[in-house]
Amino acid sequence: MNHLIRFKAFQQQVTLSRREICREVFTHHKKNITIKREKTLDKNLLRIFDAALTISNRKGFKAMSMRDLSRETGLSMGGLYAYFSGKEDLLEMLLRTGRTTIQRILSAHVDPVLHPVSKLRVAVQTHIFLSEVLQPWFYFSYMEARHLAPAHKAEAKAGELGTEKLFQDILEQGRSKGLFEVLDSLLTASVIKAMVQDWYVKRWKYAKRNVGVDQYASFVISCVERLCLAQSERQAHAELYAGASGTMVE
Amino acid sequence: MNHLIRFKAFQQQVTLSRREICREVFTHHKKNITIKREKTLDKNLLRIFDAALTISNRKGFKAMSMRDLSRETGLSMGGLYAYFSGKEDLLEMLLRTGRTTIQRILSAHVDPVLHPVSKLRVAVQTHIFLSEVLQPWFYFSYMEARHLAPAHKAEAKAGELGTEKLFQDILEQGRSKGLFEVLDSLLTASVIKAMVQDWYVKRWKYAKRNVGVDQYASFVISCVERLCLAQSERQAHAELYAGASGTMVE
DNA sequence: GTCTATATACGGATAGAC
DNA sequence: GTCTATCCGTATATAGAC
Repeated sequence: MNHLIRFKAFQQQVTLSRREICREVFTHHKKNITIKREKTLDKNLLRIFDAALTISNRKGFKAMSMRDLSRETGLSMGGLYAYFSGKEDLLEMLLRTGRTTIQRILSAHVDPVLHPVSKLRVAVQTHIFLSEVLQPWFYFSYMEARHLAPAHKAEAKAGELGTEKLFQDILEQGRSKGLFEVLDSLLTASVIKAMVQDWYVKRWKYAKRNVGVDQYASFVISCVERLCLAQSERQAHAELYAGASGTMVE
Repeated sequence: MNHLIRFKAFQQQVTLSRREICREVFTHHKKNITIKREKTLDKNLLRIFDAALTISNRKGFKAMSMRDLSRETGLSMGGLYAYFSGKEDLLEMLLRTGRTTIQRILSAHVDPVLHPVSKLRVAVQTHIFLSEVLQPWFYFSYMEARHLAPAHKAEAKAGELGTEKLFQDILEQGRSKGLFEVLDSLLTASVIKAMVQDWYVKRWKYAKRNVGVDQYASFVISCVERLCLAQSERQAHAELYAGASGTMVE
């Protein structure tokens, strides 16, 4: 059984969850939010997020002024402070929201898959596809997490190590069943993560080269399998990535 | 013949080149530098670089104020402007200097090696070792290049693509000789670069885990060879990385 | 709930003394 | 060549009108 799907199909499953994002924000930041009506809150919060990510990903969060944000959202400077208590609070809000959303969707896709070989593929593919759907969030998190206050930075690092642990666990599970051959599951998980991250960090590069997300995902999967699969398994799966550099069967 | 060395030996070869760095800066930025005496220039320029990298890598270049820089260097605010015309000029200076220095040293180590298999290993190892010696420069370049003005950003991107081309050329050279088996040399070069970069971008992670630079370099080399080497070559080299997760023969 | 106007601080850059 | 003192723009945040 092959759990891999194409990006288009994946996209249709996850784009809807924006409402859920707002609920998540509210539970963690209600003390700094003075807006009462839920409908107003949701609408403007999403505008603020969109605008903040757009501007920050262009010029950096620190360089984004409240005037920029006011102009881009259509809200006044004073009005913005009804949604967060200050820039630092906004930064934390954006990073926490991104982190929890990503983890939630990732788990939802990966957890149900049981066989280590499939699970590894699904984890890699879902991570890449998700980073495509939520590209601004991923890029922002990657670039701005280091500017958090120490306490919140620790949470961000824990999240980072968490997704790495996800890969590591799959590798060890597969190794114990004789499916994988890895020297060091922790370092292997690290390089898998590095390959996966390159997609959203260096997006300009792949755009320039006309490398699409389906192609990149299947390429990384082929690399990962070449790195991890035991000899016997590699031959069994060989035909799946042998010639197909651009496509992956559904 | 094995061209790989340990990090300690590598370090002794390259730490000296700080003077050369200053000469490089001067040729590109003399129009903005009012200092005449070479000795004063060199001494203070290096102080400024050290300080700017330290502060920026902690809080970001944008967040570093001239007052911060003044305090850290011991120079006055006014005095600083004898070495560069403004913050933007300083940013450009730091990035250009890092880029050219890195390329110079990388070429010096990689170019003399002719056999593709050795060349690939040396390229990977040198890149990782160099990023260890010049860690603040690499990290700064990685994080701040996006804040350059468009014209200079193009140069930075070109540099990035240049080192990737270095890997790609080695791969194609080796492929044409039947030493490597790679589906897509460009994408393979990309993921190699991603693995190499993880060392200096996520340094905190490896420090926490007590993974040293020799260990990381040899691990990445083993991954790269597993990804690239043709079946025949892989068996020939198997003993070099089979059990040794931490060391690489000199 | 959202706006305009403003308080207050901090930023980069420079003028002019030594 | 380097320092001190200062200019002036822009930043965040808030007070109070509507």
